[in-house]
Amino acid sequence: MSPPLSGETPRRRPPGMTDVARLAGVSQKTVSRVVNNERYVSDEVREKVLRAARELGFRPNTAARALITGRFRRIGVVSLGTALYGPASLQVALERATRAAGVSVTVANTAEGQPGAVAEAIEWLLQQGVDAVVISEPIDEGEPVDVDTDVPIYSLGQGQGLPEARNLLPGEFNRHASREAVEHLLDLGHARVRHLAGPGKWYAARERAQGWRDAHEARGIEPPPLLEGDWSPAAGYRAGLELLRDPDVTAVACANDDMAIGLVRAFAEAGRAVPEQVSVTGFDDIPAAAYLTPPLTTVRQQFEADAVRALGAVLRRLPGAPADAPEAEPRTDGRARSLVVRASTAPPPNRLKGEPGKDAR
Amino acid sequence: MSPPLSGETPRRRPPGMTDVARLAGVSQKTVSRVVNNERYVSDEVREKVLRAARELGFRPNTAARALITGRFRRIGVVSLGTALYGPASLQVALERATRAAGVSVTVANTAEGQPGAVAEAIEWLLQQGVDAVVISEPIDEGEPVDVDTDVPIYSLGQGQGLPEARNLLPGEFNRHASREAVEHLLDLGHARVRHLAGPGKWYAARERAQGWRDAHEARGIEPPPLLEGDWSPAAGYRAGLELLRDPDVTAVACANDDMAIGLVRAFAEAGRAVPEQVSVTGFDDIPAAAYLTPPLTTVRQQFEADAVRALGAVLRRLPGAPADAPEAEPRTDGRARSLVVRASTAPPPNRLKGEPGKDAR
DNA sequence: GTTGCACATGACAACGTAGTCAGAACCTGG
DNA sequence: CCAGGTTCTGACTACGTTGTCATGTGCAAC
Repeated sequence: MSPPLSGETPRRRPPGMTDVARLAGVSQKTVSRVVNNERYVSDEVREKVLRAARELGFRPNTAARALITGRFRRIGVVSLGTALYGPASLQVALERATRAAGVSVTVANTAEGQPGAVAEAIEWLLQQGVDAVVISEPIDEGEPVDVDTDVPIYSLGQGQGLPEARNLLPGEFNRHASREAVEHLLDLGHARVRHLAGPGKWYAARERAQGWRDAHEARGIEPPPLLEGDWSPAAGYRAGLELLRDPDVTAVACANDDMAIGLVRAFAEAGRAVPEQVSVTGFDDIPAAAYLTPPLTTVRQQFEADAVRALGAVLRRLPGAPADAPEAEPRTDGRARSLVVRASTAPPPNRLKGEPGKDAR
Repeated sequence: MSPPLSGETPRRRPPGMTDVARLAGVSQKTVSRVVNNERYVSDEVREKVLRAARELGFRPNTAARALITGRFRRIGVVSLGTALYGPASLQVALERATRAAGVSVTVANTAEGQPGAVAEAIEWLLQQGVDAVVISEPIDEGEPVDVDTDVPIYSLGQGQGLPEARNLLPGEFNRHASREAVEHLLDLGHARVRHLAGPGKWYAARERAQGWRDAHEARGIEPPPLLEGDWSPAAGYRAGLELLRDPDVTAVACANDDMAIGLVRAFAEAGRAVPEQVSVTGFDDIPAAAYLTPPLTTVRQQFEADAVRALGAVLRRLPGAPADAPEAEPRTDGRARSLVVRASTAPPPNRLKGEPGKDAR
């Protein structure tokens, strides 16, 4: 059969287990058993039921099932409603991992910048009926998320005022990877590295900024002033204009690739060549990063792996878990190397020949 | 109250209308009326009920509601599971427009490249219970989508074997905008324009290719051979290498910005300057487009507006529409100008001075 | 004072499924 | 042969809500 003739058809009642049961000559309960793959159904009956179900185009009614079981086999994902590469990748990865487990995903984007937008999005999801909520890009709205519900709320990163156990991803990755990028620059011989951070309310932005501080402090260097942008290329461009006024800047670590793009552009327009005069790093490794002019040194993220690992924890707790399940999952160390060195970084201009710092490690 | 102590709590039964009714001293049916904003409830009772509901933290059970009404107030969106800027933007816009109407969105990403993946995703959504399905990026899998259901299936673009009425967006936009970009190049004096298309199975890619052909044919020019990529910068780079072997190439129109980035890179590495020796256009106007080297001439898409308009049609038909509702909605002409001219396009190298073609129109 | 209608509320059934329990059919071992 | 289990099946009910219908109340028109 194909789609119906018109959009406004009365839409007849879809077949239910009762219809299948009648056709197969068994009880509704038996159909239920077959559909749910329960034990104690003879192969013969199972076959008969499946045939009947196929013939009628039967699809179990999830509403009825959810009503009686009290569980929806659906999770809610709160996303920030941007088409940013990182969040978008994460969301796709989340859906994949989830569907594989027979769980569906309902998304809710937060209204940008609105205070309480996250709580609002969570409330919306709870009203839709979900077994768990995952906050995809945790941000700090000032007050902790506080919703009256028994539905577990998780966060893909630190913060949100949730108990630590609800943090599905180690914050260390951002911090450590960011530090690694900065150390790469310091190793090249740069005296200090400027940092163009993401919005301060994003925990991911804070962690990357902290990694940048770590790198300096580990060498006893006072970190220079921090710049902040909103992840956009435009913000990177503005930050670039700002930095151009300081002739001493030789290296900038950006909190994402998009801002790095804008920043590089500002330098290019001003005739400050990258990487000859100024080195720039990004974060994310967007697909275009390798093809920019110059190709961008950046940090690769592992969204797919992160999502799978994170969701493992969520899904395991859905069905009414064994309570003594192995709480401590592998949690990959978060310190895996992931810096991708390309052509946007080089030794600073004044140290001309030789490769100082290369042996500094 | 805050989240519960532990993830594995027994999760007590959430309050229902019966509980609210008991507390408010009315019947359960009256609670239902208040919750659904029905007429014929005295202000006094309404107040009492709302207070009780608030006190108990009552949230209506959508499963029970869906069970009896047969409608879920939820739509399914089939997405291609890429973090591409276009699709990601569309998805965000869809969710926004939908939530504003009190309808939630469940996403299903197709398994890349698998035949029948779209039908599979639709089937999954139908099993979850949705009132309509929207295919976000229509592609041609060879055989038309054919699912046995009364749930309406729409497509954000031509194709998919669905009846024309199910096409929510005019294909003209892609075709016309692409033509416009090519005409811009021809007007600059380029003799012919190469085209780096998206995958042939994407209808959007076909439409953009057609627009490119249109532009040539309108001037009686035989369009040169078509190149095809997979939307990725890497594909653009490979196409660039290919084109480098032809010294006569002076202009390339790419079907999206990412491929344009890769292509520009290939030319840059080979010393063929953009735009001095070769002009390049993109499509989408990703945020980074204005900050690339050189800034990219491209076509701006209006995802938000498209999504709102498209969903208007879907949502209007959900509740059991008036049947004689104004079927013909504005359908903005799809020919709105949207070319954003930046620095990646210029007259061809051999015609040095003067600006030929500028008056060709 | 009765009729009629708008307003306000509640009792009851129904939606399609899964849980509970009972019972039938069939074994196995004594 | 029966006791006691395992396998298989169905009748009945509950889940939390909305739809239907009945009932009651107040007020205006006759």
